[in-house]
Amino acid sequence: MTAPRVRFAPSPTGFLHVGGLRTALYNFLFARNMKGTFVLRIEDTDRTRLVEGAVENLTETLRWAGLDFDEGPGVGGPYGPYIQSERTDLYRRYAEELIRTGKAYYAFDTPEELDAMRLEQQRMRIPPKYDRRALKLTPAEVEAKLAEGVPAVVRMKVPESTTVRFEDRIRGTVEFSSDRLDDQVLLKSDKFPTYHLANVVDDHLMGITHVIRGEEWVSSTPKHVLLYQFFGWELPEFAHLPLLLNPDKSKLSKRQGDVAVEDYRAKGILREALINFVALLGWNPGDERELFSLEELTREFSLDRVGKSGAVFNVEKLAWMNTQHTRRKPDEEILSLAAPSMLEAGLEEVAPGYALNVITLVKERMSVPSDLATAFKYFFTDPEQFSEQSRKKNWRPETSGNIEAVAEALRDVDPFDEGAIERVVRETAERLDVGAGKLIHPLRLCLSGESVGPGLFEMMKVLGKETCLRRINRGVRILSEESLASNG
RNA sequence: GCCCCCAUCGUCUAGAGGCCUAGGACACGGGCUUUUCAAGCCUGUAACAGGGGUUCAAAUCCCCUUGGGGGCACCA
Repeated sequence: MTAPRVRFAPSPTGFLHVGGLRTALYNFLFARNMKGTFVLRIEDTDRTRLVEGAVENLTETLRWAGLDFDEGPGVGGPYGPYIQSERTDLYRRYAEELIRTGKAYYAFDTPEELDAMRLEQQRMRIPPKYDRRALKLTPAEVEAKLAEGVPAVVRMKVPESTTVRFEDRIRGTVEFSSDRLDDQVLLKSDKFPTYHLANVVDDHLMGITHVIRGEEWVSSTPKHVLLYQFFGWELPEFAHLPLLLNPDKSKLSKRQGDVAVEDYRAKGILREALINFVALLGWNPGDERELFSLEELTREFSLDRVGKSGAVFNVEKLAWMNTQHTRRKPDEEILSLAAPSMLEAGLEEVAPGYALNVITLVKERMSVPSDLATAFKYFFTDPEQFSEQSRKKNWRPETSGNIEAVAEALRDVDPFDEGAIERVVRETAERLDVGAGKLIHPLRLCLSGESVGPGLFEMMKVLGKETCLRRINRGVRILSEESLASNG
């Protein structure tokens, strides 16, 4: 068998939908796994919905996700151009061919006339379908209207009472009665093709062997099959992927959460996590593994293991996966991923070596790289606020004195490592005849402003003696004042 | 309304007639560990939509019902 050629054919709406990402991913994985070719084609035949910069945004997002395409806008290829608006005469030629061979016809109905027709059909309770009134026109009348420049569309002439059948790689044999099919418009009055024509023509011309796309296309596939037959072209294999769903099980859409890849990207979701997560929405390896790199997915992927039913896009599991992938990353990479949020948080002058020490310490409790600049900001700047809850719980009138005693003892610790720090803190507790917790919690509060965090002694080591002593001093001053104030 | 598709824990899913007392993961509950919170480890709750067949045997095959979804544009 020759190497397959597949394509991802989005229309440039301005952003990449996560459903589109999964479609692109499956196409990509299929192609890479089979040593085939992955093509990107832009379906921008609706001139009323043009979005500035959409193509750039799309390719950039795909690149971010790691889904490199072999042919497409920007990279070129032997079947270009890969943007449909640049191929319009092609579609016109094929539309004309269908007219010549009697597989399609001109129609001159105005939108108002079509609306009226549908209203009438609705009233009569019959399925909405073009009534072929244009077919009553004589060839001379058609010629005349064309010559006059009356706006015309080209409609496909669906044969009556035949069964249209196709094999779907995922769903098996799918059948439709042609009587159910409408005489679909192929060429609009602005001379641009509709999706159906452009898609079929391009898939054929570009040598696409497998059409892997969303389930929402199943019901228009018979029209496509008919077009292939009209042209006498070989049918590609179809694989219609199950839909991605909202929590309420409707087709994944905006309004019920984020659907744009860039939204998740902006939240600090790693490409690895998004890809991994979305890959498992409809596909699984057949065993119990869940964490995959793109390379591993490429090795394992098969259309045979794609399911049939829709999958809810479960943000919680995505978050878990992001935590997993974050932890698996080298510290250096986490640092560079966190860099933008560090800047945003005003942390410009951080020594990389120090930041790396922090990452090593807190990596296990990070879920996104940007946590470094938010949840763990206190490693880089003295705490701005102190947890009120912890202060109430752990700060007693005698605490100030105790903590000052610890600070005093800490002054001589050298080297300032966790073992030594712990020893000194515990000795001090014993000497003061208080439980270690009576010192540990207030210390944490002084040092980080928080009640929770990594182990105190490791944390102190990373912060360094000087910073610790400074923060303790400052903390005691602020916290005892606040306690005084709030106690009366 | 018409056409098509789908149906296992709340969610993602394993399961291709006996390995199923239905497995894993997320989430949730409990426990261990611990200076705290996470993590980790142990553990608990939780599903074959319903009804008929076929078969010695059905979550798995067939039919019906129900439920959910998708599509019915000069949008893709």
